[in-house]
Amino acid sequence: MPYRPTAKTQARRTERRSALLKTALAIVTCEGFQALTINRLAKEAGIATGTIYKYFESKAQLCSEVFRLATEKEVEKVRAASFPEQPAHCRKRLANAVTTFAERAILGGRLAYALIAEPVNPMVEQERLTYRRAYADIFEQLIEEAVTKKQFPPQTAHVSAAALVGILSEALVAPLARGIPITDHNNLVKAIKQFCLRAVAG
Amino acid sequence: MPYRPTAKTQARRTERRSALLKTALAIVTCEGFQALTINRLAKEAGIATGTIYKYFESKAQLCSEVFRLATEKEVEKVRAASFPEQPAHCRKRLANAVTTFAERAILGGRLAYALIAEPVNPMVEQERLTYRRAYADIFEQLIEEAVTKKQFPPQTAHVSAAALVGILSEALVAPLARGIPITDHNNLVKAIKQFCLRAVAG
DNA sequence: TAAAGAAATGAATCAGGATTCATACTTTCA
DNA sequence: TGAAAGTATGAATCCTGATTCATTTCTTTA
Repeated sequence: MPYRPTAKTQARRTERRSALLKTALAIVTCEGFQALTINRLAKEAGIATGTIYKYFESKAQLCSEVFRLATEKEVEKVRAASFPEQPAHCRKRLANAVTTFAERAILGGRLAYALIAEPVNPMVEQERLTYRRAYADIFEQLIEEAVTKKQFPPQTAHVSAAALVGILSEALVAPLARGIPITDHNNLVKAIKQFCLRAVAG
Repeated sequence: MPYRPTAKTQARRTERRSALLKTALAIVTCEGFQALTINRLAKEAGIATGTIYKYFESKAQLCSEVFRLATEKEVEKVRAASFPEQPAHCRKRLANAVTTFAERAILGGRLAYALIAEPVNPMVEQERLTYRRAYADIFEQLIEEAVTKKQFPPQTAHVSAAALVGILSEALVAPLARGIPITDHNNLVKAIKQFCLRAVAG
């Protein structure tokens, strides 16, 4: 009974899968989810259309994974800024978290737009929800801690957290969506930071 | 040379067009843009598929008009709250504007979600951009006035305005998008209002 | 090397809607 | 009333991509 998958083939399989994800992410980074089709991905990866389906259940699943791949690192950075090793005043931590998000989004450019605002099909939208939720959870935890410590004024933490996500999305991406390039990064980030601090930390 | 359209037929035409819009809006209100198809609209309106195209260039145009129809009144209400007949302190005006938006969105329910957050095709997304922009413009004008009058602290008005739009969208619609019905209207609106006032009016 | 299971191939198929168009019906007015 | 022009019909067509699957190509092991 010859041939069963071996470590070597398994490895190749795994590798190819992540190569596919990387290629897909590259497409999304340059041209958004709208440009990510199975045919295009296959062509760019140099394999046949049908082969994609050996690696991914469906396009929906592929998109979700691409979204997560693009997102995980970002969320981690914001979490790290919000809950640093070194103890710090909550106000400072919030400022860092917001700045981290904003600066990375601006550097990300087209990708940030794809993740935050590009019109996408429902399955990707679902993933986006999860992503926003991840940020909101971080902010909520931070705000609750700060309110308990009397560092922030009393407020409804989950509303404030959602609001912060909204602020960041809209203030950063509205210009991108309108095709206005962000020219003055520093001032924009500063304005957003100040707004968030006033809103949450009083 | 018999028959040219007459006032009567013109009137019927106009009437039927707006009836179509109303029917389309009803569909969107109940089930979102995703449910608005030409076939369905035709069936509900009791006319043939092709006839729709006698009244609307394309589905894109139809959607845009539906969006506008749903939106115009809302924007007007917020504008009226922001710039009332009776002079009022800017803080109060902002509070009213925000409350107006929030309460109407909550009452709107499914429609609010469709207008603010439902995944839609690019043409509707374009209209949505215009809609957000309309709110942002109102807020921006109000904030600028308030800053000039020293009623609000100095800030970058257009960033604050975009941020307000973001807050309202996310704080109101994030729960809806997750399918969580909003149970405690009053507290939610209050929390949002307080957040906005802290953020903008200090 | 041969047999057998795994993987890859890519043209064909499917799906969901928008859009078209040849045909039939209405309205106007001489 | 009948010819001319406008309007409505809805089945057929088109479009865009995702998804399938019969066939071919690899890999492995006896």
